[in-house]
Amino acid sequence: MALTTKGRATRQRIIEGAAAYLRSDEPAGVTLDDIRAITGTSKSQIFHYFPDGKEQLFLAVARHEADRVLDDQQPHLGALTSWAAWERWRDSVIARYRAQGRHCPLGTLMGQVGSTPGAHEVVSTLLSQWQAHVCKGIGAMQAAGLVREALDADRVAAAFIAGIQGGVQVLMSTGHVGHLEAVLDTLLDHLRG
Amino acid sequence: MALTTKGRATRQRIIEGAAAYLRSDEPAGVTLDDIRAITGTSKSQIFHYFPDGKEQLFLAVARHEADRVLDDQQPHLGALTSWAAWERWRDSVIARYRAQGRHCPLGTLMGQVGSTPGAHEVVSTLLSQWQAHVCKGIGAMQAAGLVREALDADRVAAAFIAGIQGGVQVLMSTGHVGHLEAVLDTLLDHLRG
DNA sequence: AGTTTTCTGGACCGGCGAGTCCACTGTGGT
DNA sequence: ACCACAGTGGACTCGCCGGTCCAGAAAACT
Repeated sequence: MALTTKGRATRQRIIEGAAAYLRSDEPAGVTLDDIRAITGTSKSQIFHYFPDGKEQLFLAVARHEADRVLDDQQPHLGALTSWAAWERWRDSVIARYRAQGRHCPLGTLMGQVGSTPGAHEVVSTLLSQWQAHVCKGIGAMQAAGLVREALDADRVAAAFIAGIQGGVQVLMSTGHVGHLEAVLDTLLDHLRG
Repeated sequence: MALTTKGRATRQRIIEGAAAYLRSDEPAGVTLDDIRAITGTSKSQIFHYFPDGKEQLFLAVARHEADRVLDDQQPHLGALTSWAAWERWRDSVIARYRAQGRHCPLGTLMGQVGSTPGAHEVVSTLLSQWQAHVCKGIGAMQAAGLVREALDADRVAAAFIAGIQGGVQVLMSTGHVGHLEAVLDTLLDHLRG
């Protein structure tokens, strides 16, 4: 499929419009017609740019949102080299999800695309990148003598990832950020030893 | 609605059949017709016993499954009074979710019923009961002098709940239990101080 | 037995939503 | 100017699925 300048713009407009829609207004089920209306396009355009239909489009949106997740934690996530930096990161994570509230764009997307290989790939990629950043941060703290060497950096990084995921999930179910704060603070305490 | 003995049996058969179906074979979308086929009932029976339709039925199944979640952790969860008991509990949680694999009955249900008040109530109830058990266990350990008093029991219990949720979520996305093990072990380490 | 209420089967309806099709319009190259 | 192909609009198809309806079987009650 050869895209012209105009074509690329339209394709991008569809993805970003869909993403914005999900962020603002999470409906349980998102239909192609919703996206069509929001982005001011027609059915044929959607299938023109995403020949494989719904799944392909949703995966594109999911990848777009996955990038946002990590971007929103920068620059903190990329430089976890002091306790202050960890605190700032903690705050940015909580702020991000507090703002997002009960809407979870990625969650909705995954709910719709379900358990296709593509969906797993998007999630796995996101989580492993995320974990790698945290792990690197722990390593940096150990190198600086701020965290004890005995700690298994990768294991604790995995715990952070799981904790954040769970905290966010509880936030979406109950509307409270308490669990997310609790798990982050507890794990930070553990790092401090 | 007055139910006869036969009626109660049928109603129960529908709930348990649906639950078993979800446990064994998680399809992305569960339809009333699936349940009808699985349980050997007819459309009219479903609406006879669940006049409000899909949502009411799914919530009933969800409550049924939520009970199972806590039951499956017993008797360990109810008596977290020694390190050995905590280890057994840890193992039972991991075993349960390892066996469940990528299928999450509750997750599927919640995905379908979406964000109705009833769905939130089921999840909130489950999580708060779960957390209360863990919190009580931490309290018992503190009373026995096995865990330092300075620890905020409720906060750490919240961290456990969030961690388990996240670990299970990662398990469902990637198929690996590593994150669940990591977060449980890390938090247990933290308890040990 | 007779009557009332519950239980069951299954045909039917109506809407929704993914995906198709075709005619038409732009746009970029030669 | 022309032409080939990308871009666009929107009507249409078709299957799925939640929900309705009614007629008949089976209990329960008196």
